[in-house]
Amino acid sequence: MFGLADVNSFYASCETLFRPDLRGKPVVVLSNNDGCVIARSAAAKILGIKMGVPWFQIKSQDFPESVHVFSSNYALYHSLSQRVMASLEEMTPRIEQYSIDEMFLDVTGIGAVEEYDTFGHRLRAHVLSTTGLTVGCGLAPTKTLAKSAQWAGKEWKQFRGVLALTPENRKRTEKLLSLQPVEEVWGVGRRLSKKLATMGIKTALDLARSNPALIRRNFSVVLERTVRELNGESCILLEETPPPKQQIVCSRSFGERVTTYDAMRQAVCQYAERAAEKLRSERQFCRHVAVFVKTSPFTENEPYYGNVASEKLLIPTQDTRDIIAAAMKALDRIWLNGHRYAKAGCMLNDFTPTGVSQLNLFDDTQPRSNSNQLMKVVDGINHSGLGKVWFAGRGIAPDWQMKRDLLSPAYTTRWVDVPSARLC
DNA sequence: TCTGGGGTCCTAGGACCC
DNA sequence: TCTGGGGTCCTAGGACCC
Repeated sequence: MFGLADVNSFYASCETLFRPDLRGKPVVVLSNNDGCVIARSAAAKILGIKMGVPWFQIKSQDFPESVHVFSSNYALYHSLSQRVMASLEEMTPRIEQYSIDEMFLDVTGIGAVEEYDTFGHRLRAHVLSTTGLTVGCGLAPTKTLAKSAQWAGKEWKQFRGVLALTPENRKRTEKLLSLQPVEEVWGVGRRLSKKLATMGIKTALDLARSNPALIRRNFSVVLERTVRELNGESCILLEETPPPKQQIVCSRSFGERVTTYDAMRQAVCQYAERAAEKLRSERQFCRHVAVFVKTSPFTENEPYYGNVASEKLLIPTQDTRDIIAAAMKALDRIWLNGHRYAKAGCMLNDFTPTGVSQLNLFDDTQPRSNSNQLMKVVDGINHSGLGKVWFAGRGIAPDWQMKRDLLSPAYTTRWVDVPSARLC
């Protein structure tokens, strides 16, 4: 049996946690650069604010109640996510963090002791009392069904956020699936649901009852697994330790359009540096560095330009200097004057766990000496909390830096921002 | 003026090998 | 008329997730 715990309106709830004055009020959180709405409190949903709308399109709208808006504060969300994880772990030791606000739990055997629904409510109460955040919980014999249960728990108020589907009560499962539109099933997106609709498959139950072989022929093995999971056959296991990453991406939209080569070099340098840092924290080396640049796809009267170039490295590296150098070489191959660039990024691929390579035993190019020590020193300073060092190519406080005008304090990760309580 | 960021997996097709 | 069979590796593109 799997459990799925999901924090309600996670980012918006984080913003109200240390602001009791905002409880029950419309709160929205914006994407990086204060671009789109990516989280809404219940009250904001009632006002009709849709997920993903660009904020500039609705910010001057006349809402019946004032809307409280925040820039994304990932330091805060990440730290609260870890608190929720720790809280869940106290009740179910085997957990998989699936995303910043969702955790899969192994609840096998709980049913022998108490009803799964009862357990779900206890879990919810525990997380609320230890973190101040409310989770929804779905319990079922497969991950896909746990997702459906969680969806239903949110959809129908009478469940109070908790719903369990057991193999013994297949009737209840089928009832739920017959009410769930197929596009709400985990793993079925817009494209697939459109194609499924042409085959007469409209609900989760329709999908569960379709022939797995036919689904595999017409779609892929991925959707076949979904069909099996909906029928209670577990195909997707709990992954307690995340598998090593296969790709690292660092990319940002610019706060202001970038039009000069120098500014773009600074931006790409910064992204390469950040990507290298992530690579080292994964204890990996990479052999492939790619850079992309693009103009805004939304502006009319301006030709769109987007391009990507990559460099293969002879020796696997995790040294920021190698990665910046490769990124700069790649950038030079795709840079075009005369565009107003909106975004750029750096991607690392083709990882190995070590830097040495048999192939290059007789090669002239040898790894940099003391690379390891230097990177250790750099990372050590940057993690110390005492200060930062960086490569000069990144520049200092450039114009194109991401906009976050509505950022809340780092309540849980910076001493001066820790909220204080006053006795009256 | 203004529209996020970071991932995974699968498939098809081409290059190349024997 | 008629042009093998079997395999690997790589890449691009498409789908999905949060």
